[in-house]
Amino acid sequence: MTPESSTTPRPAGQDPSAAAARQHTLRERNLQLVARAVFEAGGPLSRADVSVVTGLTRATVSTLVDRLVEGRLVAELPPVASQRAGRPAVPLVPAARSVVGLGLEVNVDYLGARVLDLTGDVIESRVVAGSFHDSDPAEVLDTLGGLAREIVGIVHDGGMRLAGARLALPGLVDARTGELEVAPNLGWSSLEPVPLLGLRAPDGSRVPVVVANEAKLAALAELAGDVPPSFLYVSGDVGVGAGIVVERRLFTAERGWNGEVGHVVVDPAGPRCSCGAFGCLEQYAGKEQILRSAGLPVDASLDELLELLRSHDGGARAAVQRAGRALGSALADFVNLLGVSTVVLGGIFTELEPWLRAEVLAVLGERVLAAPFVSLEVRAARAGQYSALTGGAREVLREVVAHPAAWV
Amino acid sequence: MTPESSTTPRPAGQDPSAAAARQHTLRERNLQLVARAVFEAGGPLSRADVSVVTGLTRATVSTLVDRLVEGRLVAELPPVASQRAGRPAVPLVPAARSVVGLGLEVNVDYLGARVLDLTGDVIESRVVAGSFHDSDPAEVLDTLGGLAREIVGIVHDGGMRLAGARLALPGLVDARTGELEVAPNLGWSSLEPVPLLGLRAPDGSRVPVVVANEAKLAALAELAGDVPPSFLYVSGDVGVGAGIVVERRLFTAERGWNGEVGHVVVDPAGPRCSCGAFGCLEQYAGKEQILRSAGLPVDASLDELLELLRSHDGGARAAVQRAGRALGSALADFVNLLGVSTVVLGGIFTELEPWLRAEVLAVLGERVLAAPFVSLEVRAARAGQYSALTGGAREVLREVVAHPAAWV
DNA sequence: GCGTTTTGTTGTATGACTGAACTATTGCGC
DNA sequence: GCGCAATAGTTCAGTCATACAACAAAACGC
Repeated sequence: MTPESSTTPRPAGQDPSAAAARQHTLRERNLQLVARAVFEAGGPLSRADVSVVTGLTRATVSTLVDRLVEGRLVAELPPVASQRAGRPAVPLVPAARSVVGLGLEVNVDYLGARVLDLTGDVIESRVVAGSFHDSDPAEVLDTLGGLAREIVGIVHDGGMRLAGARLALPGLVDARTGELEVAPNLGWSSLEPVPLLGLRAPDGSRVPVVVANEAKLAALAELAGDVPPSFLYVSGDVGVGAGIVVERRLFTAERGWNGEVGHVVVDPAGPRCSCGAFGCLEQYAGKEQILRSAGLPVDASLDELLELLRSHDGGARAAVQRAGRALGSALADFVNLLGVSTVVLGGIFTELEPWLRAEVLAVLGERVLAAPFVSLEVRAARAGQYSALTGGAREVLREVVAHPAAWV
Repeated sequence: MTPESSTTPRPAGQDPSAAAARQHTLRERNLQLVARAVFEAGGPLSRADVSVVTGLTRATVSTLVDRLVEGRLVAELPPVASQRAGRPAVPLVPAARSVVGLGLEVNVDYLGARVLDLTGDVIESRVVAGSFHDSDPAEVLDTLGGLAREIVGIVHDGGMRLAGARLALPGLVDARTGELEVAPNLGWSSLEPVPLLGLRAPDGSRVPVVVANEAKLAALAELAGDVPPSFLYVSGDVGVGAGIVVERRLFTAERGWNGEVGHVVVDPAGPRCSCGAFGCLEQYAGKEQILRSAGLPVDASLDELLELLRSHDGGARAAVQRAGRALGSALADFVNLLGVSTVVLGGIFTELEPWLRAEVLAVLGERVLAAPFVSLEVRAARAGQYSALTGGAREVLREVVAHPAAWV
């Protein structure tokens, strides 16, 4: 109620939903609507189908679809006889090999780059194994940048247009500035990774790269399959990370510093953690701890552990059950707080799922307040290996579909 | 990719964001934009101010404002000389005593009803003390319904229009059906509270009542004051509840069964909880446990505890510090998961804040991964007593402002 | 008292959607 | 084989909400 506030109105700006709607806003929104109808459908749709799905008239849909076809976001297939009376429909599908998204990742033991097109097909994929614990960011990111330039060149020569890229990192990333605050397992801190990539399109144009946490992008990769709209994704590796997906969107508050679940209290009387506290989740469900509990060296591979589990090794099974109980305890807290009913196990938890699931579910059943009223689901991730690459590329393409006006 | 999916398109429907945009959608959206500009401003705005804030032209703003004034959502104040050259502006403010929202609440030791208008003023408020532990829902809700009818009659006679109501309950509420699954401290379970209220407007029209969790509505009440757009609200009473506010909106996933934080694991070797598990947060920071630890009877009042604290009673201080450490441990997990940097203490924690805050902050500083990069804030709630009533009424009015087209 | 400044209003133009009529292309019955 | 029914897609006038520009209103100040 200060006099100043009435004399110095500030433009909205910060809130994206607070923008004046004009005629062209209408057009953009309906373009998005039509694009989403085509992209989220299980199969080819005709213009008439799109009209029914969106509620727009066939006339409007026609002009919008024509724009999308012209911009090569949507492709027309040859008309096919429908067994019914009437003029055959022109099937509309996402355009293949037209607009593509790039997923990039630096993780502890590999680098990767992957390109997806709007149909979800993998156009190019490169993964280089290595050991990047306590590595030099400039050097590693330059290597990744080279990898990226290489496959960007290929897709460019193929006549495809690169919409942008996502760089997945195993650490705390500021979603607004793109700065990496800290990545303990890489030994990196306080740096801006994007300039170090040195990524430019072959035609010299800038490639927009957005940095994000690895577990969160992996969570988004699950959306490609049959998954509920809201779920909690928990990824196990040396550390434990999480992504919260609500209505098919990543949950983000403030700077996006969320999903850091590795240091949840499981038992304050438990073993000391590298973070200084006692009994953190990582001390039970982190990769190194599971291996150690199973009687394996900390640098053993996951396959060695799986081998023991399959051969009914008591120590290995006990180690994974211990991890499962700890994970269940942490997940119960999160399910109570968030109210999601599905938990997807990623990272090493994916392959450990057969031996983890029962323990996790048992603890959830005991500790989740809403358990009597909802069926809790715990399942393995289905996006395959290097899912952060897939998730990153998908996220780029999701934005293309959400804002098709920029491409027509 | 089944043939069926292409021959049987289903209308969108479920996703509210997936509705075809037409001309009147534009109008509704811009009406909302203008309404929000007026309602969220710190003081009176002129039509020209609104034009600057929204980005709409003065011409458009004029017609939109005229609609809002005609619908009595916005009021024009007499023009006032601005000390500057030029025609004096007509100040626009939220209309007083025009459209109102009703907040209702059943809690363990009181019933309440409160009416707010668009300016945020309390028009009517009634609170009846009582003891509703293991009470009869039909009887209690009928009493509350009577209270509500009474003050609804008053506002109706005053020429005000009731937009709707929110009923706050201390339990697990299904946000979609409005069913109360369980409210342990009332001894209620599996019931539909709204019909039992028997609430009708004096003119016979139906009053839309939405049921919600008490802590969540209390969290929304904080938005009336100076609070960051995203925060975690934790309310202490017999149980401990929470509300997650992100960008000034309540976070909700699936059925809204979230914020159940009372049974977070603080120490698996801790005391047994009524829920069957060990070392739940409630066993440290629940009202009865704090009182008991402080050497008071479990039915003692909060004032007695505050008395002891103020007189530097060692036992009471130790009890609250113990609660603070447990609360800090649980909150650290949540802050890590959610990435919010502000925690607001509600319920009995509000008045205990001076003795809790240091412990909570200390534990947060130790256990929150992002702590070095962000300033964590822990503060007492500022919405005053019976804040769920205020929050509920506010929420009704927020929807009016978000959809002003229905009122003009 | 008149120019300057700011507010608010009144036209006309533009763009995007609707609705209805129209064309295109098929299957089916006679 | 031909006409009718059915479905897909297009064309065109009508409507509506906004932008843009010119204008009217009401203050200040020298």
